[in-house]
Formats: sequence, structure tokens, C-alpha cells
Amino acid sequence: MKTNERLIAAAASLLDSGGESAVTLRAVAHAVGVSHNAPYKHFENRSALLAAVAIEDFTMLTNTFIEVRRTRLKPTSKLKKALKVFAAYGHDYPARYRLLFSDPYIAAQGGNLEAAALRSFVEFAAIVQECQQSAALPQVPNVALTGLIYASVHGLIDLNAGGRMRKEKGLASVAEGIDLLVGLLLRQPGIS
Amino acid sequence: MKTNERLIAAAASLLDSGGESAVTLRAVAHAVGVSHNAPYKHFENRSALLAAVAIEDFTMLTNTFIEVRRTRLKPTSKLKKALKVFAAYGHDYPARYRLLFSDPYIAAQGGNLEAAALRSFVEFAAIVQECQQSAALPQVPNVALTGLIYASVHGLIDLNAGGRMRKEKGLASVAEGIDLLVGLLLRQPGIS
DNA sequence: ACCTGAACACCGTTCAAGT
DNA sequence: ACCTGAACACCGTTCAAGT
Repeated sequence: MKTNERLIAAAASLLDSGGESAVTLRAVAHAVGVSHNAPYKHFENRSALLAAVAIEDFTMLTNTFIEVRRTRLKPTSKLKKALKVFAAYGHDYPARYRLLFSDPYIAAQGGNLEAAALRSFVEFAAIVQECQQSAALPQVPNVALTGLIYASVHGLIDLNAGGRMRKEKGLASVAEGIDLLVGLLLRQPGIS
Repeated sequence: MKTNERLIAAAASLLDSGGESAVTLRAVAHAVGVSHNAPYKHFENRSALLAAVAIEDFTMLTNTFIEVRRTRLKPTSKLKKALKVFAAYGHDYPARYRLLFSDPYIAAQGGNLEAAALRSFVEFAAIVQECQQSAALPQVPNVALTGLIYASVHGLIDLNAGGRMRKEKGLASVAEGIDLLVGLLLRQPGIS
């Protein structure tokens, strides 16, 4: 394993154990066993290292969506499955989730990160399209409906990760919110 | 204006002009004209100062929702109006929005901040309930539906503020996303 | 009561120098 | 090519001391 990859792995590990603020370049370097500024020989700065972590996870999510779409499940089951995987990732790795989907400084990097994020979106959109083609979801533009579902589920996961989802707010869990959303969308009329 | 309030105002101003990372206690103190650690005489730490900013804005949002509900608009118009105000706040003050709705370290403070956040949710829920009572929105539990709408709109605003809403993703704007969401929910059957 | 100044233990980042 | 050590300009936070 090259130093390059070890730095990314160490950053991801620190992210999981202590949140974004725990990912200092000094701590990452120490975990890998190099000097505190060796990371600068591999990444332009701290943001670039975090972006590298994000790219790996976006690629992982993309592959998961591709696998789900390849199954023999019916379209709506694929959608529910994909959303379940997505929510599980947000629940199990809240700090990574926030890095990928809710960090403006990382998103501003563009380039490879933006491309990786777009690929995962495109794969998810393909699942939504299957649902629309089987008339299970409303006949509105695919990209608009995908965007709305994507944003809604992101909102549920983000509120939960941010500790703002309380029973008083009607959202006992992300899973319940997703079920309600999908249930309401599937009940839609408008079958062409 | 007491030092207390001037510190909050200066923090909010720095938040607007330079984002969260620009709100250092030293910069806040300097803007107010006190020594770099005078803020500690008014707030326990940096998080507590940011929480004070958040509480003020939650209260402002709550009052806006109350005003909207007092108008003579029909329920669905009140809902659209409330969401429009909410989205405008997120668009015009992205850093503040993130502080209120997407910052786990601030949310963890609990206490007055959590109470202020809950009050704004309760007022928004009342507007949703009016829509349900007039059978314009589905007859599911009010708090669950409110939570879902709240989370969905949060997701749209957050993705936009995070620079992740691109035309390729179907979400040209928060307003379009809200229109699609509300449109789909209003088309729901299930009138009791 | 409210504020100040020095100090501590951190940061990210840069730079000259080593192998 | 890759790494190290010292250094710089920041931070949040604490503490003793001033008015």
C-alpha cells in the first residue's frame, strides 16, 4: 500500500472515529508514521485529502447502485433497496456522509470529485427511470423527480446525522421518512 | 446595545461575509472592539456564541411562520408562502442556514437552541395541519407529513447551499424543487 | 461585574535542507 | 522522488491580574 493510499485510509478512519475536526493533517501523518507535513507531497492541502476520501466513497456508492439495478427485483423494490443502502451509509458513517453530501468547502473542489458525485447520481436516476417506465412513479421529467427524491432523502439523513430528528418532529427514523415519501409517490395517479 | 448583543451581531455579520470559518472569537472580539478573550465573559465558548446567533434566527423564522398563518390566504397558499420564505432565508444567508439546520456541533448544545428550533417546527406544522384539515394534503399523521416536507425542503436548500445542485441533477433551483414536491403532494388522493 | 495580557497547546501551510 | 525539521501566522481556551 502506497503512502498515498495509506493517507486516504487514515483520514477515513479518523473521520469515522472522531468526526471532521479530528482529521488534522498532523494526526493523519502520525497515523501513517510520516512527518507532519509529508501529506503535502501527496495532496495539495487538507481539502484535497478529504476530497480523495469522498471520491472513493462516491465510487463505492455508484457501484452499489449498479449492483442493485442488475438484480431481478422489480423497479420499485430496486428503488427501496437503493434508498435503504444510501440511508445505511449515512447512518453508519455520518461524518463521511456529511463530507460527501453536505460540505461546501469540499464540493467547491470540482474536478474528479464532482465527476464521481455525478456518476452516482446518474446510476440512481436510472433506477428511478425504471420505476417511471413501469408507471410506478409519476410521469414527470426523470431528472427532476430523481433530484427531488435525492434531495428529500438527503434532507432526512442530514437532519438525522445533525441530531435534529426527534420524535417531536415526526421523524423517528430515516427509514420511516423514506417509507412515507416512497409511499406517497407510489400512490400518485398520472399513469400515462 | 450591550456587549453581549454586539458580540452576537458581529458573529452574524462575519458569518454572512466569510462563512463559519471566518467567525473566530478573535475576529468577533476585534469587530466589537474588545480584547480577544472578552467573549468568554459573555459566552462559555465559541459554540455557545454561534448557538446564540442560531437562536435569534430560529425566533425570527418562527415569527414569520406565525405571521403567514395569520393571513387570510388559503391553506395551500400559506404553505407555499412559508416554504418560499424558508428557501429565501437559506438562499440569502447560506452560512446562517447551515448553522441552524446542518451543524451537528451546534445542534448538540440542546437547551434554549433546541427549544427555539422546536418552536419554529411547531408553527410550520400548524400550517401543514390547516392544509390537511382542508383535505388539500394527504390524511397521514400531521407530525409525520410535516417532518417529511421539512426534511425534503431542507435537503433542497442544503444541496443548493453546498453547491451540489446542478442542472445535470434535475434541480435547477430550490424553488423548482419545492414546486414539484408540493405539486405531487397536492395531487394526492386519499381525501377522507 | 467586566475586561486585559500573557501563555499554552494546538492548527494549516511554507521553505530550506536532507537521502 | 520523497521526506524531515524549523518556522510562521494563526486558532480556542485558560489564568492571573487589573478597574
